[in-house]
Formats: sequence, structure tokens, C-alpha cells
Amino acid sequence: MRGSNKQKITLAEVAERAGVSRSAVSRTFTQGASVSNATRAKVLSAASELGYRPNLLARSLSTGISGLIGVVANNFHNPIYLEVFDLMTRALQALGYKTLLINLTDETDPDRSVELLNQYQVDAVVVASSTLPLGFAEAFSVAGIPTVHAFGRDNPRAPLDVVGIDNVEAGRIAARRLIQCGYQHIGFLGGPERATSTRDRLEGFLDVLDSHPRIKTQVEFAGDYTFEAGFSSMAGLLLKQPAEGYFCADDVISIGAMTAVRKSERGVPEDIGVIGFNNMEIASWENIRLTTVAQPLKDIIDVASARVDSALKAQPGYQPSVTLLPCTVVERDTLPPITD
Amino acid sequence: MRGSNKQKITLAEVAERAGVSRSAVSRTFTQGASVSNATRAKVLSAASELGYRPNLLARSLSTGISGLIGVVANNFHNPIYLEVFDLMTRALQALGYKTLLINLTDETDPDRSVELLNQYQVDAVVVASSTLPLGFAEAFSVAGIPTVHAFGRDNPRAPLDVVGIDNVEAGRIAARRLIQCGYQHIGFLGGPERATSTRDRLEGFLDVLDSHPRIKTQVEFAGDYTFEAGFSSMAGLLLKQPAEGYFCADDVISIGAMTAVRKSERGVPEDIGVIGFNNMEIASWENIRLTTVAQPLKDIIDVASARVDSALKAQPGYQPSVTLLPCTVVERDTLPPITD
DNA sequence: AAACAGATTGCAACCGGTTGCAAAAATTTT
DNA sequence: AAAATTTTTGCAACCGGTTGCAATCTGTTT
Repeated sequence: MRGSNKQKITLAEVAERAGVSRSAVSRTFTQGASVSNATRAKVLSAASELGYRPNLLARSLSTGISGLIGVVANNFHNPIYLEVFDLMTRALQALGYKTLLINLTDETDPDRSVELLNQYQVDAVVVASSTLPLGFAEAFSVAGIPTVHAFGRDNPRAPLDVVGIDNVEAGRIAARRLIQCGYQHIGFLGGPERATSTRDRLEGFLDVLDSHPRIKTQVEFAGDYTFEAGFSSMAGLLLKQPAEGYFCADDVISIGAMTAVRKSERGVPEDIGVIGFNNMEIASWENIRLTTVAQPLKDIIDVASARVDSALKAQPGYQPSVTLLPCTVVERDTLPPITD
Repeated sequence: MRGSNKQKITLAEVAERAGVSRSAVSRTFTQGASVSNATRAKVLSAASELGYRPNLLARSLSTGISGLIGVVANNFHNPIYLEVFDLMTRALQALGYKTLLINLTDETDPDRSVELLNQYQVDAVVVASSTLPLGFAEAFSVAGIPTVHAFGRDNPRAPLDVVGIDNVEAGRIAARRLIQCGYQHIGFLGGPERATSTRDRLEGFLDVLDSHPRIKTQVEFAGDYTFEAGFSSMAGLLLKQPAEGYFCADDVISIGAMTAVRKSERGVPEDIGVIGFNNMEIASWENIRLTTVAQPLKDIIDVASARVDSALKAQPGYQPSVTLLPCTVVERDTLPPITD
């Protein structure tokens, strides 16, 4: 007895059962269409007896609206993205959209992605990545797909909606916090050198340090957002002349770096202070307690999904905008307490 | 100059340009349809000049195949799911499917999910969760949607495709490994008590220990797959009479537990040994080096997606099957080396 | 009661594809 | 070269909805 394979019931069947036209049925299921209460009632009861559900794909054919939002990602190793997916799917679902999750890890050709998104008639796409080449978001936008770039940055080449953090300011915040510790030698241990997020943070970082000419600065890049990269970069630094405190590009890198420091018989924060980035869950663990710069994840997602929504309901004159949200430092135990 | 809003081009336009019928165009874009090379060539060139891409949603209307696979999840806090999503999207994409990611965190009513999946005409759904109530997978299957439950277990109530690990055997493996350490008092620090995965592992665990009546056993449940839960459960255990070695339900719980142990001035593995579960990336970190039971994530996903594929191409007599893959322990530094 | 406005309804065309069928064309057989 | 067969092609209907338009049905207004 293989499951009661429910036939899909269609509009026409409901119409017949309710003794009305197909239009009537359609209208009772579309917002703001004109149906009398009498027929609506007939239709509704027929529909529920039959268990009718409109076929949204068929509907999309006439309306041109699929309700599908492409969520494009290429970094499935940074744990914050799990939270991003959680928040994003829920936000989109709450607005009545569905998430088409596109993994671009293996993809290098923007046009192929455009094709893919187009074939599925996504209404919009949100690029959730700070590492995807800008060409992708650009290509989506040029192809006429409303695009919002979450965790992105202003891109003068293509005007598109951007929601992210102010990485330059984040770099400044970290630099100021390290200066507050009284350090005379401060290090920047960045992520991949080419990533714009890395470059922006470095810019802000150096910006602040420029006005403190006495403080020595050191700049280094971990190739990767991994423990291993943080560990080995720091191990290398320790062989030379390490700084007194480091701003690391990421919490995972920070933990790798801290592990290297401690392995060398030095203490964190006694000998070397560390401030991380992202405020991942792990940063709060009792055995880590990493002082770190937090990005307002939920806000970013909320703004991004609201932006999608309004881009879709937009008037012809819709202009994309860029929103950069501020970061905050969350104090824990890997920097010495502030000496004021 | 707002992006060159490409109009979508349709079959009809290509047909006109190529000077053939719409059917001819359709046929050149469908596998195994009958078109002469001559017309195929004409169509193809017209199509590429115009930049035509078939609208897959429209196609799905006639073919009844949407190419959409619902991936249903409800646990966005366990880092392994990030890897699951990565592997799953890539596997599905490689087979030509698209992933509709459905977040059921807030959902308690199976029927509503069925409705949602049905409205989008998903061809199949893979439930990627060991904690989603069985009623969901069951409801999908009953509604006639081919369902494969990844990370699930055999469910006698509804015959559906299951791919997961043998949790009972995993419990046995962990127990045997702890016994090898020569411990006379062994503990099971499980996840949520109601979860079937917890219960299955406990069953296997006790199964092995039953044949070692001299060994004392202790059973405790962390309410949650979190650091905090592991930490506080272990802290509680330490106040009483802790066992010599513990099998923890999860790597994160393990790390919480280890942290509690160390905070109490005891050593891991000298005083208390720990074996975890999942082999998450973090388990291999230099400062953790957790001995743990690994589940074959990639294999599970590969089998699950292959199962989806074959369920869709299946002959009428298709029978769902359950596949339970074996786990292996990966040795690191939180259990004393095996004394043989 | 007649004239009018507004609300409701069904018809039919359309969204962008697929596909059974019969006619036309190309190829093979006799 | 005619007949038989196979391949290719276009017509038209269909997938499951939506929607402009004109016709019908209400309820008002005078």
C-alpha cells in the first residue's frame, strides 16, 4: 500500500465542483481581486474539500513573479555563514519568498551563474559573501536581476544594493582599541590579501595608526580563514619580532594565532594581546573568551531581505543604495583591561 | 543609464528568427527529440544570437518536473550542517537539480510544510536532520513527494529512503574504545534525551557494556548540542563521582566538558578521557586535538543525492531502502593511547 | 419605474514551454 | 521509378494558472 498518491488538483476541478468559472477560483486566490462573498465562500469550501493549493510555478508564468530568491554563496567554511543561512532563510520565508541556495564554490564564470538564475526565474538574488569576486554581483545586476550584495562593499562600477559593515571603520575601531592598551608595537594579521574586506580594514587600521607615528606597526596576511593559517602565520611572526597586540581578520584565525602564541610559552594577553573579528559563537566559550569585533549579523540580514522586498515592489525610479552598519567590540579576556 | 535590462527572449522569437516552428526550437532543446541537424543548427545559431535560455519553470509546467529539490533543515547551530549544505548543494547541482532550502526551525506543523513544498512543485525532498520529528518526513512521503531522510534512522511507520549512520553501532564503537583504555568506570554524556540518535547510541553503548559487568557505567544527558550544555553537565558530574572516560554526544559538547574538567584542575586525558562525536573541523585544532567518532559525511550526502536522483527516475515498482553507513574513530589526544 | 453606476462574472487570450498526431520530406527497398 | 519506410516537421492542444474586456447583475438615485 504505497502512500495515497494524492493527485494534484487544479483550478479547473475546483471551479467545476464549486459551479463557477475558473476565473472565479483564480480570483478568490489572488489578493485584491473582485469576487463576491457568496462565490468566494463556494470556492473556498470546494477548494478545501478537494485540498486544492495553487501551483505557484504556474502562477509565476503569468505574473512574472516566481517568489524565488537566489541566495548565492561561495564560502562554506566560515561558521558565521551557517547563521547567515539561518537568518536569511527565515527572513525571506517571513516575507513569503523561498530560498534557492546556489553554491558557487566551484564556479568561476559569472555568466554561467546568471544563466542558472535566469532559467529559474529568480525574482532577485542576494549575494551573501565578502569573498565572491565583484564581477558576479555585477553580472547579475547587469542581467537585470535585482541584486543585493550582503557583506559587500560599495562598488562604483555597478550601482547595486549593498548591505554590509563599514570595514574601514572596523579597522579603525580595532586600531583604537589596541592603542588603548598602551601598546607601542601593533600588528595587523589580515585575511586573504586580495579580499576587499581585508584591504578596507587595513586601510582604516593604518589610518588611525598614521596619527600615532611613534607606534610601530606590522602587517601580515593569513592566506585563509582557517585555524591553520592563523597558527602558522603567527608562528612565523614569533620567530621574528612579534608585536605586542594583533588585530586578526577573523575569530578562527585569532584562535589559531593564540594557540601559536601559547605554544611558544608566551601568554595571551600578558605577552601578546589579540582582538578578533566576527564574534562567532566559539569566541564566547569559556576556554577561549576572545575579545573581538562583532558585526551586526542580524541587522545585515534584515536590511538585506527588506531591500530585496522593496526592490521587487519598487517603482520604476528605484535607486539602489549602500548601507554600511557599524561594528562594536565585545570585551573578553584576550586584551588587557583598558588602562585609562 | 540603468543596466541594459535584457528582455527575456522566448521560444517563439527564436523560432521566428530561425524560420522554423516553435516545436522545432523546443525539440532542439530537449534531450532525444527528433530534429534534423540542419534545423538544429539554424535554431542554435538563432538562439545564441538572441541569447535565448529556456524558462525552466515554464517547462516544468508541461513536463511535471521542476528540477527543484527541497532541502529541509531545522538545526542551524551545529557546524556540521554548514558542511552538509555545502556538500548537498554541490551534489545536487552536479546532478542538474537546484536546492530549495527550507528552514523549519520555527515550524511545528508538518502539513504546512507539505503545502509549501507542494506549492513549489519540488520533485523531491531531502530531510537533512537527525532532530526533526519523524512526522515531517512521514508527511512528505504520504503526500506523494519522494523523500529521503539523511541523518535519519529506520522508520517502520513510513517506508522511506533513509541514509545515515548506524548510531547503535557508533555507540558500540565508542564503548569498545573506552574499554580499551582499561577504564573501570565509563560515562555516556548524551545529547537531548528524546532524540532517537541519542537513544540509539546509548543502546549500542550499553549493549557492549552489558558484557562487561564489572565496569561501572554512568549515563547523563546534555540538554543541548552546545558548549554550555557540555560544560555545565560535566561540571555537575565532577561534583559527584565522575567516570574515568566519557563518550560525548558531540564535539562541541565534548569541548565544553573538557573545559569543565580542566577548570577543576584535572587533566584530559590523564584524569578523565573524552571521546567525541562528529569530527568537526575544530576537533583537529592544535589546541583541542579531540579523539572522536567520525561520521562519513560525504558518503551520506552522496548516497542521499544519488537516491534522490534514482527515486525520480524510478520505475513504478521503486522501493525505498535504508542505508546505514559505518562510523570510524579518529585518534587524537583526548584518550590515553591504547594499551594492548 | 426608468436610468445609472458599481460590483461581479465568464469568455477567451495569454504566460513559455512540450508533445501527440498527421502531413511532408527524405531515405531505403523492391 | 514506384512503393514502402523512416525521419523530420508544424499544427494545435495542453500544462495550471492570470487578466482585459464586455456582459450581466446589483443596488442607487431621481
